[in-house]
Amino acid sequence: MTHDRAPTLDDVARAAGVHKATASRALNPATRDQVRAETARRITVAARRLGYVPNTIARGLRTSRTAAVGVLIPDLTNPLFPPIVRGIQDRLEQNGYTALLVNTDGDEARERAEFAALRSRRVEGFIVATARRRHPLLTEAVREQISFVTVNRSVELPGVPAVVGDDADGVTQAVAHLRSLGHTRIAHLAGPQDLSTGAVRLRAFQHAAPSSPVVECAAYTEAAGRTAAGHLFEHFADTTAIVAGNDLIALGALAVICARGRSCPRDVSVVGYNDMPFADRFRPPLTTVHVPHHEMGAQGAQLLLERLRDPGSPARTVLLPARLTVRGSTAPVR
Amino acid sequence: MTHDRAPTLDDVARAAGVHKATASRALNPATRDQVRAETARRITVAARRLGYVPNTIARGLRTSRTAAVGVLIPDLTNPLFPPIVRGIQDRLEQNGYTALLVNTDGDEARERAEFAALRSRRVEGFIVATARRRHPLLTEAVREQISFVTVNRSVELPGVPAVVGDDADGVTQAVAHLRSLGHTRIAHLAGPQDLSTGAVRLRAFQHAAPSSPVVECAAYTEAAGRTAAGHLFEHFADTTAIVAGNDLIALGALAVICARGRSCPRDVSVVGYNDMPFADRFRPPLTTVHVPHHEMGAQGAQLLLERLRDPGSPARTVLLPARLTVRGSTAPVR
DNA sequence: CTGAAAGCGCTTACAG
DNA sequence: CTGAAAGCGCTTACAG
Repeated sequence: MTHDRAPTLDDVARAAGVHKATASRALNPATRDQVRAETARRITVAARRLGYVPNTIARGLRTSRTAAVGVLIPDLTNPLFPPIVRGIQDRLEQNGYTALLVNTDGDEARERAEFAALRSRRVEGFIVATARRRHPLLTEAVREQISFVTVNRSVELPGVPAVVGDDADGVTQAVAHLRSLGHTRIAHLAGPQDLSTGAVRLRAFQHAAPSSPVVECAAYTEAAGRTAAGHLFEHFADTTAIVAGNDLIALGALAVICARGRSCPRDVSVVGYNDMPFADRFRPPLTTVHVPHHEMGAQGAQLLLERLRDPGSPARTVLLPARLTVRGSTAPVR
Repeated sequence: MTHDRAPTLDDVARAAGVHKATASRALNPATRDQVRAETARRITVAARRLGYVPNTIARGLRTSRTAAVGVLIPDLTNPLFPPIVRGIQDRLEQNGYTALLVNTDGDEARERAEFAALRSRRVEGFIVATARRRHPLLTEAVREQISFVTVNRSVELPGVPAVVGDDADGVTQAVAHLRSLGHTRIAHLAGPQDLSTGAVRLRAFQHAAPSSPVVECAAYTEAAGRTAAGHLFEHFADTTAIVAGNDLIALGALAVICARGRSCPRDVSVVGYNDMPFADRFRPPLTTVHVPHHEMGAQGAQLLLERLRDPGSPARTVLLPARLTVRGSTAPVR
């Protein structure tokens, strides 16, 4: 990166008139007290003067501790993930760790390739936001004793730490809210059932509103929400309220309601899920279940860090509270 | 990460009955033809059987090529940056590189610390989305011949490659659009003037609408936009159109317009800048200048990659086209 | 308290 | 075409 080779520990040692082993000890806070204070000071000064930057790569090779973890997400441009990633980064950084972030776009082959690339960079563990309920790659990872935790979604595998939102409670709150507004014809636009969030939210909906219409969306996207909402209104035209699998699906539903010449919340109320950024600025402002995404990321990082420190510790699952946030997309039934 | 030590090149070599140097050559596509085809095959099979994953760290130490670059952004949860980062990641990945992403939160000390940490991880160069017009850290980086490019914003330093939007043209389009709607009392809520985007957009505005009101915002945030819009209406209550420094500032202006009992676009038209995700779903849907952020990131990565390949190549600046996107927040003057 | 030596897992000029 | 050796920049048990 620079023309004249970056200074090494040996350069510093020579400048301070000591052996590089001593320089190493002086510069590492954990071993600094093994060297005479005056010597240590001389070394520190020399290091600063030369602009010495320790080579983390070399240290990692020697100690096999890279202070890096891999983070798998579906797609950074999905508004759900930036706050989660930020939470991960913040907590990791507090502990001197770095995140290596990759997008899988929901593509299994791509995920495998990225996973291998991250392993070749010797990350110490993984934070996985791409978990599916059945997940061959993660099954193998467990078998190979690779440290990882999942966030937002969980995998149906014992012994995997996870941080998830209390989706069952969130959906229950959403249904109760709609009921309190007088709605009785409530439908669910369910998320993909191969994801834990999709399955848990659907089950909670069925429990809260037995024998109500359900249409499954192919993905957590606006387009999928639009398709599903189309089907819903074809078969259940008298629906007055929708619990959407997430905010993007809700956006799709909103578009369909509008396209059919009806209005939200006057004719149909809609509740989203996640409280994505700027959901309060939408037209109409979206009533939705808030999930603490930054906290989710931070706790996920915390769990992994604990795992790395003590691989034998029991796998914890952290359930984060969901909170219904009432805005303009829900109103009393007419 | 696993209990039984991960297999090394030496393990593979032994399994295949060759020297590790030969195994190295066989497994590296660039040197594979230096070894007899049959031998190479045997080695490949052994590698796969053992589940060998090359140690990028060790390779990096030996070759001093880490295939990693540092990416500096203000804050990942600012909706401007995910598409830029995604563009960077995508292009980098195509070239076998990885991005190490850090947030600075606009804090200079933090930026310095992160920069040093990234250097200690021996990134080969930097993609900087945090550039200020005067930027001591970047000035030093130039002096130390560190490879870097800026994206979105530029630094007033010669020889630094940059990818920026055509902000002057974007603002010119915005003003022309408002003029065509009959507006004559047009104001600018300018971005921070220590950033190139803030300065360029302001200059273009002053050129397009000489002696029109301008209020500078302290930051590219909704809160700053609210404050600035408050000042604007205090002094220029008859303003009928606003060109906002960016979409977040526009959102602040919208809130103030509403709070003053007036309505957008009926009483005041507002044009944003950036076309942030979901700007079309806002109330009202935001007329704004679209900037190709994914492309911006991709080109930034491309520029850096070229720089790394040929450090002597001249510093290019790429100007990406801006395109006014008319939606619901602008209307004919009453 | 400090030094000398070994070694982390690779790659690559140098021999043969 | 393959092997033996050196070395990338560190850390750390082992001596002294």
